[in-house]
Amino acid sequence: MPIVRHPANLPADLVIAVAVAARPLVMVWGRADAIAQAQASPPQLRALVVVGHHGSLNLNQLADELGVIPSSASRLCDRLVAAGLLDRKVSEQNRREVVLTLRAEGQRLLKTVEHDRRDALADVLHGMRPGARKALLSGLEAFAEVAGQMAEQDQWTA
Amino acid sequence: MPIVRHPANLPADLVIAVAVAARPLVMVWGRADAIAQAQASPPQLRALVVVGHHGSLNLNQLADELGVIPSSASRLCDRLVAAGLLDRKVSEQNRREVVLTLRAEGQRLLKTVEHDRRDALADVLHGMRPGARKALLSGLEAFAEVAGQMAEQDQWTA
DNA sequence: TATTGTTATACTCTATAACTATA
DNA sequence: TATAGTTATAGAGTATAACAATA
Repeated sequence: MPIVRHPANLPADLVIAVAVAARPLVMVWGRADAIAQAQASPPQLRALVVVGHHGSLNLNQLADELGVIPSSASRLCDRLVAAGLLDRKVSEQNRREVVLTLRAEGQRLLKTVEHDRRDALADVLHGMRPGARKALLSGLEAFAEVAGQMAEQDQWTA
Repeated sequence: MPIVRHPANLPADLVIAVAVAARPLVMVWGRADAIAQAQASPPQLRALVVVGHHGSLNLNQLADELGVIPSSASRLCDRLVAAGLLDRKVSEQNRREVVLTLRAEGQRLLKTVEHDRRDALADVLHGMRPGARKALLSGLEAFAEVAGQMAEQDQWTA
């Protein structure tokens, strides 16, 4: 069940308006992933993002972050290794663990996705008035700050 | 290759800032889908959204909108019908076609997702200052308008 | 003959359960 | 014995190719 953090109600209209207005942004955001799908499936791409973010991690950590069980993550890694995107080695410290890192090709793919995403966003931003761009950026930043605070809180409570 | 619509360059910093700031919004947006995953897989949910949006369509139309081939869409429908979420009947007008419509259960699921999405957004919006909320909304609406115009253009050019 | 769907087959993603190897 | 991964098996999602039914 969701925790209600702010008892005071917002006008439902505002929430609905934001939900409606946010959809195109979310769609544009997803375009880069659609393009990258030619090189790696969505689950594979998510795994690469997680590994890239950590630099190096073991299989259970990866499975945790992906929200899948280790078995599924192991199979996913099989294919990423076979595709030359991921490196999987036995850990020196603990020979039960594996060390997962990105290969150069995997890093390159992530860069491409990020670049494509910015291109897709820039394509729309170009067509906006400077004032609207400013409003969007400041609004998104405020949203991000609150969402970040809430995520932190959840770490303590969870 | 992406079409460059606005030769004049934006400051790269602005695009990067938007890309960074937009991520939490995209993540919050996706929460509702993660919850709904217990009732229907992501592809199934996407299919339900398309059918719900059209009210009624045939298999090729569904496949087109999902970006999959008819064969895949047919199998997807098999499972949605089996799950009691979708109705598939032979068309009266053209007995080659099928008519896909949502069952009550499918409609209910879509409502739930939409509601959960608004809840997740409202949760963050509550924590924002009124001015920031206004900026976010107006910025998103401006973005949506430009994105919409570009999508229209693409229909003519494609 | 062209259009609309479905079926056969194969590969990816995922979970459950059973297993191996290391600590 | 507990922990870290892998493998066997099975169902979902997808594409390619072959097929059936209708127009």
